[in-house]
Order: sequence, then C-alpha cells, then structure tokens
Amino acid sequence: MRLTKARKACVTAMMKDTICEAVSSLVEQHGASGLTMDGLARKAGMATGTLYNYFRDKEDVLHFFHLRLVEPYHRAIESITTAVLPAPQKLRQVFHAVLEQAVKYREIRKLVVEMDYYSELRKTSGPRLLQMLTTIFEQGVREGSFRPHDPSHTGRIVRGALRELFDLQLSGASDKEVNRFAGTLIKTLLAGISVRGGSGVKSNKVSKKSSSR
Amino acid sequence: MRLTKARKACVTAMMKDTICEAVSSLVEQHGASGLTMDGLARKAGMATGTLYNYFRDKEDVLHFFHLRLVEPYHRAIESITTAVLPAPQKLRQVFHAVLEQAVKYREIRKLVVEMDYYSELRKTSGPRLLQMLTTIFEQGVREGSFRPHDPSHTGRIVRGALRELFDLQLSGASDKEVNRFAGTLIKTLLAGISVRGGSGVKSNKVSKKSSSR
Amino acid sequence: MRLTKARKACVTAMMKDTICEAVSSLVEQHGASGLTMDGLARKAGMATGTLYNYFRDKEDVLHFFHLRLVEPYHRAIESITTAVLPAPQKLRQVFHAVLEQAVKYREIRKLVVEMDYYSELRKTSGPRLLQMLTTIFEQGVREGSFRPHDPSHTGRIVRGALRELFDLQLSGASDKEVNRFAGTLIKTLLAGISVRGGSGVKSNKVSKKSSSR
Amino acid sequence: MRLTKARKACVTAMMKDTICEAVSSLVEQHGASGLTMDGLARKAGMATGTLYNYFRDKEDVLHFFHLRLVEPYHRAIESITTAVLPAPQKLRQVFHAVLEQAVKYREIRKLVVEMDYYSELRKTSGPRLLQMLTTIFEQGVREGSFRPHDPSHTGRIVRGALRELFDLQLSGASDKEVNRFAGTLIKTLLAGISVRGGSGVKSNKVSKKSSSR
DNA sequence: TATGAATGAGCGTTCATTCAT
DNA sequence: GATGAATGAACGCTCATTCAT
Repeated sequence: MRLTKARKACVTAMMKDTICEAVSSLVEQHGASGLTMDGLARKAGMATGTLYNYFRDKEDVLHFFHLRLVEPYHRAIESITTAVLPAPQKLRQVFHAVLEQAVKYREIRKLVVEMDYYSELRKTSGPRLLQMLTTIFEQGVREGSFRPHDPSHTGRIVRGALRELFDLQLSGASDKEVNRFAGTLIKTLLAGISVRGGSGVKSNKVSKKSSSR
Repeated sequence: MRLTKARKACVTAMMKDTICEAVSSLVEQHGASGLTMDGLARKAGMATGTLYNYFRDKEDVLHFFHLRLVEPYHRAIESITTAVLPAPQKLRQVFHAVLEQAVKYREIRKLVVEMDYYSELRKTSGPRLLQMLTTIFEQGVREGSFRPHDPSHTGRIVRGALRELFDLQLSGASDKEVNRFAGTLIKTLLAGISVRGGSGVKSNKVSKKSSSR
Repeated sequence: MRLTKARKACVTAMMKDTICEAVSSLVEQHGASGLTMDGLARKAGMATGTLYNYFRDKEDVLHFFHLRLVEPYHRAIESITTAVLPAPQKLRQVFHAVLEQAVKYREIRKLVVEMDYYSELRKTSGPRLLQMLTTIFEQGVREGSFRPHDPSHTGRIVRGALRELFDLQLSGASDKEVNRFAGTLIKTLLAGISVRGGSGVKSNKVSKKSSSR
Repeated sequence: MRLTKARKACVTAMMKDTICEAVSSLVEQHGASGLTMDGLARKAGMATGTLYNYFRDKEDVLHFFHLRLVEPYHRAIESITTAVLPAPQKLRQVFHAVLEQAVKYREIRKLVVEMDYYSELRKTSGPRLLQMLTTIFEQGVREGSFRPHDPSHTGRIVRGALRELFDLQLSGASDKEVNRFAGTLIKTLLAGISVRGGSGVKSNKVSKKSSSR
C-alpha cells in the first residue's frame, strides 16, 4: 500500500515533468503569451482535461513552471548567502553559481526571461532574490570590506545586472562572452564599493576554476 | 491643397494623441493585459472602428504608445550622448535626465515597466538604449578616464540599473529614495571604472541642482 | 439625433425578440437544460458574440425570457387584484385572465412550466404571484364573504392549482378540458371557503363571456 | 450457488444505498445541478468507475434516487388508496401520511422539490400520484359523499396543493405551520366537494394525534 | 469487481477585427 | 472619415464516461 502511494507520487511527478517540458517547448516557440491549455495538452501528448488532474488552473501551471526554472538559482544563491564567507567571495560565488546554472540549462535560460515578463510571477521571485543579494552587501559593509552605503541599492544593481546577463545569453552570446560580461561586472562592482586598499580587488576572474570554491 | 494635407496630418496626430492618453489611463488602471480595443475606443471617446483608421492593429497601437513613452528618454539620452563632454559627465547627465523625466511623468513610469513586460516591444527600444550607453563608455575608455574594458558590458550594467530604477519608482518609492539609488549607482559605477587618481569621483550627487548642466 | 436613439432602441428590442423566439423554440425542442449559447445564436441566425451585445450572460437571457413569458400573467392578475371588486369576483377573473392568456399563447405555455423548473427563476416570480393571490383572500375574509382562515394558505392552494392548470394544458389537453378544470377548481374553492348562504357559489362558469368583465 | 447470487444482490443493494445517501448529502449541500459523478463517488467513498457498475449513467442514478425518495410517499398513499375506507377519511389519511413522512425526513424534503425541478424525473412519478389521488375522489363521488364532479380535477388540485406543501416546508416553515396549511387545505377541500349535510366536515385537524388512524 | 487517471466534446465567454451605413 | 453592431475563432475550464490495471 505504501508502495502504491509512492508510485503514485512518482507518476504524478513525471507527469508534471512532461507538462513542464511541453510548456518549455511552447514558450520557446511562441512566447509566454502564446501558451494555451489546449496547445499545451497536445504538445504534452495528453487530453486537455488531464492537465487539470495535475494543476488547478493555467496560473498554477505557470507558477509551477516558473518555480521549477528559478528555484535552482534561488537555492544556489541562498546557500551562498548563508555560508560563512567574506562578502566579496560571496559575490563572486553568486556569479559563479549563476553562470554554472545558466550554462548547464542553456536552452531554458530563454524561458526565465520570457516568464519574467509574464503576469505576476516576478512579483514573488524578484523580491526574494533582491533580499538575498542585499544581505550580502549588508555583510560586506558590516565587515568593513565594502564602504558604507545602502545595501539594497547595490543589491538592485546586481539584480539588474543578472537580468542583463540572461538577456545577453538569450541574445545568443557564447558562454565565453557571457563569462566575460560577468567578469567585467564583478570587477567593476568590487572596485566600486570596496574600501581602498581593502581585500576586494585581488582577483576578478569569474570562472569554474576560480579558487573561490 | 497643401494646407489641407497639413491639416489632415495634424488632425491625425491629434487623434493619435487622444488615443495614447486613453491607453495610458487604461493601462494604469487595469494593467497592460486589461487593455481591449473596445475599452480603448470608449475611453478615447470614439467608435471602435475609428481606431483602425489610425492604427493598423492592436499591436500597432501598443508599439506607438510604447515609443511615445520611451521616446523622451531616448531623445534626452541621445542628445547627451552626442554632446561634447567628458564621458563621466555624460554618465551623470544621463542619470540626471532620466530622473528628471521620471519625476516629471511619475504616473507614466508604471506604464513603461508594464509595457516592457508586454509582447515584443522591448526588442526595439532595448538595443537602441544599450547602444547609446555603450557609446559613452567607449568614449570614456578612449579618453582615458575609464580604464580599459568592454564598453558594452558597462552599457548593459547601466541599462539593468535603469530598469531597477524604474522598478524602484514603480514600487512606490519616493523621489528622494529613487534619487538616492541613482546616487549610489553612479558613485559606485564611476568608482568602479575610473582610472585611479582620475576625475571620476568628485561629485556623486545626482539632482536637479547639480552643476552638470 | 433623437430619432436615431429611438431607432436604436427599437432595433435592440427586435433583436431581443428574435433571440427570445429562438430560446422558445430551443427550449421547446430540447428542454431548458439543453439550451446553449452557441445553439441559441445559431437558431437566432447570428454569431455567438452578438448575443452578448444584448444580454450580459446566459442567466440574463433566461431571466429576460422568463420575465417576458410570465409578465403578462402577473400584470393581468395584478390589475385584477388591485381593482375594486368583491373577492369572489376577483378570483373568477383571475382564472378567466389566466385562461385567456394560456389560450392565446398556447405554444408558449409549455415553456413557462419548463422554465419554472429551471434554476432560480421561480424564486422571484413565485412569491410575487403568491402575494397577489393571498391579497384577494385577505380581502374576502375582511369583507365577510370568505370564512375566516389564513389567506396565505388559500393563496398557496390557488398557486398550486394554477401550476396544475398549466401542466394540464402542457399535457395536450384541449382548451375546453382546461376550461372545465378551471371551472371545477373555482367552484370547489368558493364552495369551500365561502360563508354558508353567502354570494360565493352562484356561478361557477369561467369563460370569456362571464359577466365578470 | 443460489446463496452466492442472493449475496450478490444484497451487496448490490447496499452499494446503491450508499450511493443514494451520498447523492442526498450532495444535493442538499450544492443543489441538484452541483452533483457530479466524481463528487458523488468521493462522497460515497468509492472510485468514479465503480458507480457505473451499479448505474448505467448519471440519469440512472438520478432516476433511482428520485424513486427512492418518492417511493415512501407513493407507497403510503397507495396503501391508503386501496384500503377499505370512506373517501373523506382516505383524504385525511393521505395528508396525515404525507405530513408524517415530511416531518420524519425533514432534511430530505428539500431534495424532492429540488429533484422535481430537474430533468424529466417528474414525468414518471407525477402521473402515478395523480392517478392515486383521482381514485379517491372517484370513490367519493361513487359513494355519494362527494358531489358529482370530474375526479381528475380534484386529484390535480390536491397534487398541486401537495407541491405547495413541500414548497412551504422547503421555505423554512415550522412543522406546525405546515400542519396548519394542511389543515386549511383539507377543510377547504372537503367543504368544497362534500355533499351538503354529508359527513365531510366534522374534523379538519390533521395531526399525528388525529383519530383517523 | 474496483480503481481513478485519461479522455475530449462541449460549455460560457471574450475580443480583435470587419464592414454596411 | 466615423460608426458600432456583427463576427467567429479561440480561450480556460468542466465533467460524464471509458478502460487498462
């Protein structure tokens, strides 16, 4: 009996996966606004009604999909945020992690940006990201490695830059190009907020081989 | 005959104005997705069909409206870009101009962001803005006031920050708060890219009374 | 201009008529629950969307249709109720009027009964009818021609009987048969509630030639 | 083998009972139109498909349920009808029995009326009830206690009154109030059709304590 | 038999667009 | 050019019914 229950949960998860893939494919082709439940069902190879066995309504589908896309980023960033590290290191790691994810799921990148433009989804994920980034800058100021400033401001700057990073990747830029953008960004940022003579600007390379791990 | 033609053009322009105002009002009230051609016609005080005498279709309306909203910014920035000024000054002036516009048409700010999330509109205005910003950084590098780097990267950073600025204003922040964000942004940016000992970091106040005009 | 307005109102009324006829036809064929907006539009010879230019939603259509069917009855009964006449006469006239209507719009009779079974419609028209009937019995008791009793009870009896009358007609009975039922009904009723020796039971013929006009 | 068959029949009956109770509960909560096969299955604690092992389709469920609700009434009335009693006594007993049922299963009353308004169900139960009532009046006329008249007419009057009685109870009236209505009804009716000086109008109290049992 | 996920036709409603006036 | 009623495809969603397990 317990086995049956587990099996069911598993099947449900697989169906949600299938549906999410279909969403991904459709959004990629026709944009987020071109997504219809009928079209989604067809793409996922099931009847329209079946969708409603797994999602309450269209918004639920979108929400779930968005979460699934964005969650890895949030989780990665969150774990970095709460780690015990100097703030500049955290900043580097954030970019490192984002790039890693962005390269890994390259084809999905497009969707995050697409979805960000859709409905109210960003209203929940946006603030959370901002909060995490702000925390890092708060820490840096407290530790004295960043000069005094409003951390929410720099948090916003980074969030805006991350959006641009995705935009850049979405526009077809190579991984190397994206990597370079991240490098410039972090170098500029650290140079801009670090206390002079501080520890902030030694390394500005953001790559998988950086020592920051 | 020529006069008639001119009159016609003038009338057409006025109609477009009227329609745009109605769009503005409706989007502000019900969001971009709540805009219907019928509702627009009613708000503009004309028949539904009349809209189609001035715009090819709904997308055309949106496109035109977006342009009209964004144009002042682009124009202001463009004139700054092409002026004869040191790059850091240009950067300051850009923020100055943006803030001025944003305060002046405060109630319209919402719409730019709203519209940005809608359809493909940003595909045209985004690159143009990026181009202009990039130009400034190119100049700065050429002149030696900015240290060598890829100007399109810093251009992107600024574009992302501008988006955040609008987001901030949209979220209900006071003019002062927005102003402060701009201040932090430009200070950080200049500190981050200026050549050491350069002229970049003297003033970081961005306001209407700054001497940068 | 005023003429235009009047014309518009007239056209609107005609469209509503057309739609109502289509409703009538469809309900007759497939029952009230078999009515769909698409089917209605097709039957009425127009596009689906057109219906919504004249009615807010399906419920509105049904409500309007029901009103249109029931209104003549209510009006007729109401005018009798408020007239200056002895209560027994009023009762006779009520049946007279109902029969007259029922014969005149014979083909529509079916629908009233059908509609009565549909949704919440009867919730508004039922009480109104009951109220009017009750008033008559109140008057009769007050005047001393009916023996003392709760008039709402007799009101209910009559309402139930009227429903049966429609049912009878709906079942295919001839006008004569229906007329006879009404005769029995009023005779029995008057005999049952009149004060002995009162004026109630002289005539029990319900017909168009009764002197009650 | 025969035992197995019997057992099976028994199990089937029990399942139908269970389902009927679920129908009752659901209709009471959400109205007849709010009944879905899925909801019914859940309420009855079984799978959707299982319903179809016991009922051909939804209409079948409804039909069966309606029958089950109405059957006690029909049976009670039928046994009275075929008993050896003077017609006026039978009439009184009919009301007595109906009230008894109506009070006993008060919460179910709603459903009979609800269901009556649904689909074609009344087409079968209505005529049967009418037939039984008519029989009583036939007898009364034959016996001379009722004056000569068409018994189907008085049958209809009673049927209409019974519907009103249920309506009254459904509208939230107290048992006492409903009882009073029944009293007025039978008193009026007997006064209306009894031969003068006959035995009809001695008692008009309809209650559980009436001597009419 | 029991299950319950899958089905898909069908529903009420919206709205960009057209066109006769 | 201005009108606004008419259009009808498309949408999100429901639910009676089926069928592989």
